[in-house]
Amino acid sequence: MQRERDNMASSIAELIAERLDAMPAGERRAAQTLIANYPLIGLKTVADFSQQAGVSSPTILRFVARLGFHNYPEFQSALQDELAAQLQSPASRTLAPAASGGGKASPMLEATLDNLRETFRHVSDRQLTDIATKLSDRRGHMFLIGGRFTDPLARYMAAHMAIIRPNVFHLSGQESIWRDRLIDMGKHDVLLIFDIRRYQESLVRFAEKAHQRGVQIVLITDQWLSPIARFARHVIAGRTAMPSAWDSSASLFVIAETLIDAATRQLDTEGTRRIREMEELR
Amino acid sequence: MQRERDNMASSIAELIAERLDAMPAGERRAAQTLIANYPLIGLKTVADFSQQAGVSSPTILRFVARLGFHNYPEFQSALQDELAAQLQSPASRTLAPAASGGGKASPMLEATLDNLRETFRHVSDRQLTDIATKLSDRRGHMFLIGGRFTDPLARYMAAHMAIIRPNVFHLSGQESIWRDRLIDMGKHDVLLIFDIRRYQESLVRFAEKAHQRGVQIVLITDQWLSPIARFARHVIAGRTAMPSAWDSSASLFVIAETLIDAATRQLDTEGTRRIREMEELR
DNA sequence: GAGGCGCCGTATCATATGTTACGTATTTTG
DNA sequence: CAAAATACGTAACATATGATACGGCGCCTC
Repeated sequence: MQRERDNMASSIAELIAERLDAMPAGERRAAQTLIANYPLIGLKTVADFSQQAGVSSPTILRFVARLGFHNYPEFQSALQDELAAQLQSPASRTLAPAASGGGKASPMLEATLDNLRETFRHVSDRQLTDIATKLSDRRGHMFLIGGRFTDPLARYMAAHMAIIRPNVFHLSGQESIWRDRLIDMGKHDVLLIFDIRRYQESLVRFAEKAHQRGVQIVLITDQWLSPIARFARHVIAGRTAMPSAWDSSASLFVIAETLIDAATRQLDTEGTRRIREMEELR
Repeated sequence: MQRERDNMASSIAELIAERLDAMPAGERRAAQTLIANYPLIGLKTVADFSQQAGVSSPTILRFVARLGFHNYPEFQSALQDELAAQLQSPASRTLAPAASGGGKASPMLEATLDNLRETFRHVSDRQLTDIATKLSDRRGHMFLIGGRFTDPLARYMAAHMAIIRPNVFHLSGQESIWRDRLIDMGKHDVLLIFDIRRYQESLVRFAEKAHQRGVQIVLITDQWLSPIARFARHVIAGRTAMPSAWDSSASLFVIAETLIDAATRQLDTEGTRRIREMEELR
């Protein structure tokens, strides 16, 4: 069982990452599908593997040959050995392979996970339900808007909400454009705002005017609370601090997805009917 | 793939434990060896299995037949499925639920955390570094685009990248608009694409044409890999499965933030100088 | 633009692998 | 204790599976 790769790579995944650059297109595709479904796809037959990767069988074999294995079964044995080691020491799987450096996983990931846990610790189910109910109210209109970095979150949420209910509008473009839409907003409508520091003056002004017209405001902000909180009916504060030059909006993003899910469940039959109907229109 | 065991046993290990008593001596040895080396010995060949158990091949086959499988490959598939389920949700192994206050946390949150951990388990530091290097190359242009639901992610990333380096363009609007921009793209440029299922034809076509022009493509997709992977120089696959009507893009979002951070670090002094400069302009 | 090189897929081949038939050994039962 | 039934292994068989030879195609070089 001698291998001709005297390499330092401890896992096959690392070995692949190292040599990924030196690979031709087809084999790289094989490598990528293996990584994406690691390692189980490698335990199936060559035919299965090749089909999943969208290349031919010989390409798969050339791929494993390039990794230094003499034949396919030897490659599979190596994968199994690796799996066996993982399964036997459950502790190792937490720190597992990815990080080649100090052994600890990406600090970015860790910080994000912490932020998510901390964010949801402060959000009650009741709160989510209430907001979802408001967002599911098809009688009024729903408007979404965000700040410099968070506007994409508003877009993301709008794209989903527009599918499960009518009258969803994302406010984009020049400030003057959405300011003019205030004329159409009333007490039956809901305005969902994403705003993290540094809070934009224009958004605050907009929120205040909408509030004066009786619009129900849902604010998703950071833990320091945008001044818009003053006018908001519901406020959710996500954690955004990171060991980075930037703040993270990941927790806001997950909140958005959670609200989308909750609203979808509330609309239930009505919502899924719209989804089906819309799919047929495509 | 219907099995004739209408049994309630959820895992094959349980199934074996149930029927262990009713088995003849040889098959019992087979069963015990399988349990002792669960489940890897079952993924090897019948010959390996039989030798390890000290019985003959037919005994192994009779054993799996008794478990209700029609043939050996079907048995192996079942084992692999089980293994896949285990590997995909690392948290589910710890059967101990939420230590804090009796209440169970949001399943949405749990699924998201799992997805994130699993995503980063398949992404190497090396890969992130390589991509960040490419994104930090100020000589060429950087283009970003996304699909129906992922375009906001492209926008989010573009908003940040545009601050730390010049010539960042988010491709939005009509297909014809960004298709025309192909004319400006060359081998020094990089195109970052977000694409999750169901994959859009228009994006694939666009990626192919860009690839033909020598543009370096970075693809951020789901674990089933967009067909664009065929043309991509770098591929990162995030987990998107959720206990919801929708897939989640949260892992893709965090990947985006990680790349932003990595690129920022690489540009370092140059990047922070631009940030300061830009702040002064506001 | 012509020639050379490397990559990749089709088709074919060799064989490892699962499957089955059958005879012997072992246990069970009257 | 005898006879039947079940269990188990040996050996032959069929086929799924990995390996290879070959030709076309695109890409780079000169």
